Amino acid sequence: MDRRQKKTRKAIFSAFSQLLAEKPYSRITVQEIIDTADIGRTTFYAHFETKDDLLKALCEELFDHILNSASNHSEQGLYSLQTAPESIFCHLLQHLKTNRPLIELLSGENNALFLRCFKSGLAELIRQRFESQLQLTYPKIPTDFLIHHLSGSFVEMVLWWIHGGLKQSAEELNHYFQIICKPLL
Amino acid sequence: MDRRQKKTRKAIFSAFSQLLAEKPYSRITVQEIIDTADIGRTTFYAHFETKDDLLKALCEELFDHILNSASNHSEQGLYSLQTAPESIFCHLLQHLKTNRPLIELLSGENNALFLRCFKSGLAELIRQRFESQLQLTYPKIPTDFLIHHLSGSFVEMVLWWIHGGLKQSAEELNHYFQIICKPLL
DNA sequence: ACAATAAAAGAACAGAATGTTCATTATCCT
DNA sequence: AGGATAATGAACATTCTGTTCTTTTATTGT
Repeated sequence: MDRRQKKTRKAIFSAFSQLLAEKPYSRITVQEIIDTADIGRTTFYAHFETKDDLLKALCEELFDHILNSASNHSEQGLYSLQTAPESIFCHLLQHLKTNRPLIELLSGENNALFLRCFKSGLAELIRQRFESQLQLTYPKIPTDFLIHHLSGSFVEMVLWWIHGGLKQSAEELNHYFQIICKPLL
Repeated sequence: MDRRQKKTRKAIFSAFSQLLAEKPYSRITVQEIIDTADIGRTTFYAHFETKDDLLKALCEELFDHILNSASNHSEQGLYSLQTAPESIFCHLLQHLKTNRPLIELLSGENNALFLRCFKSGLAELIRQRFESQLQLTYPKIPTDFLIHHLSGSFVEMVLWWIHGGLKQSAEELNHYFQIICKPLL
């Protein structure tokens, strides 16, 4: 990728993140992004078709990073998946807690797209790790549903955590999650 | 309230719902709502300040109805709260299944505001019914968190249900929910 | 039934955002 | 160094927004 492209792309992402921290997504205009990033109008449209397109790209970058990190972690110790603080979930929570930009975006007014990304990425992770286990424990319930429930519950818990001001430690929150999911995992 | 006002308000809601079924909220313009509702531009702005304002009003109307219905139902039989199909949750699911417009809105691209309404309304309902019970079962976990978890899980389940094409019966889904929440309720 | 009241309609407006085109300039890569 | 590629800036037609003002229509109380 051309150095200029990388530079522009970075400037756009940076401007967009900055604006997202200030106001809800719906109130941000392409014009503002252009002005903040200090690039030409044409340049923006050369990189992204629409504002939604940009948001999607940002989503993917952020969650790819954090979820891949969790995924790699879990492969290192297969036997510690379910015990705090080594569980994959606890690791995820710790990562999240130190990722300010991500927290900001998740707590923002217009976090719908982020949540979708987060949930679907997490669901994939859970499917890879726990599918067979879930199938055995509850043969009569669609595994699909259980995975959806777990990823949904986790993300909802994170939202509750963030809205409360991240008062609990990652370990404590992980403990809550263990209790909630006790019959499943 | 003036008969004309009621008529206009209804026309706006109707047009808006219709458009929401066709395209995501973000792609709907006030202009389109005006055209579809066949009202004057000024009239729209006399009723609602912005598009967001309208969405909020629609939300409240829809969920007030379904949640109040569930709330009343549960008061009739205090002993049947946890057993299918008389549980309050099952009743909610049955109501939902027959409410096409609501289903459409919940399954739409831009359902964030609806979900917020649904979740907060449901959380309130759960708090009223189960708060003390939850507190006794898990004294060490914030009740607030458990309520959030339950309402979140329920709504997520409904979303999964809808996206799958409402293939399961309300009773079946309620059964899933019981299993998921077994340790809590 | 008839004013007084209140709402809807319609036209017209300024301001702003969108998405595109095109010629020009700057930067990169080999 | 030179061809390729990206960024720029200006201009443009369209569309949407939110507001103002005047005219028309419907409702309510007496």
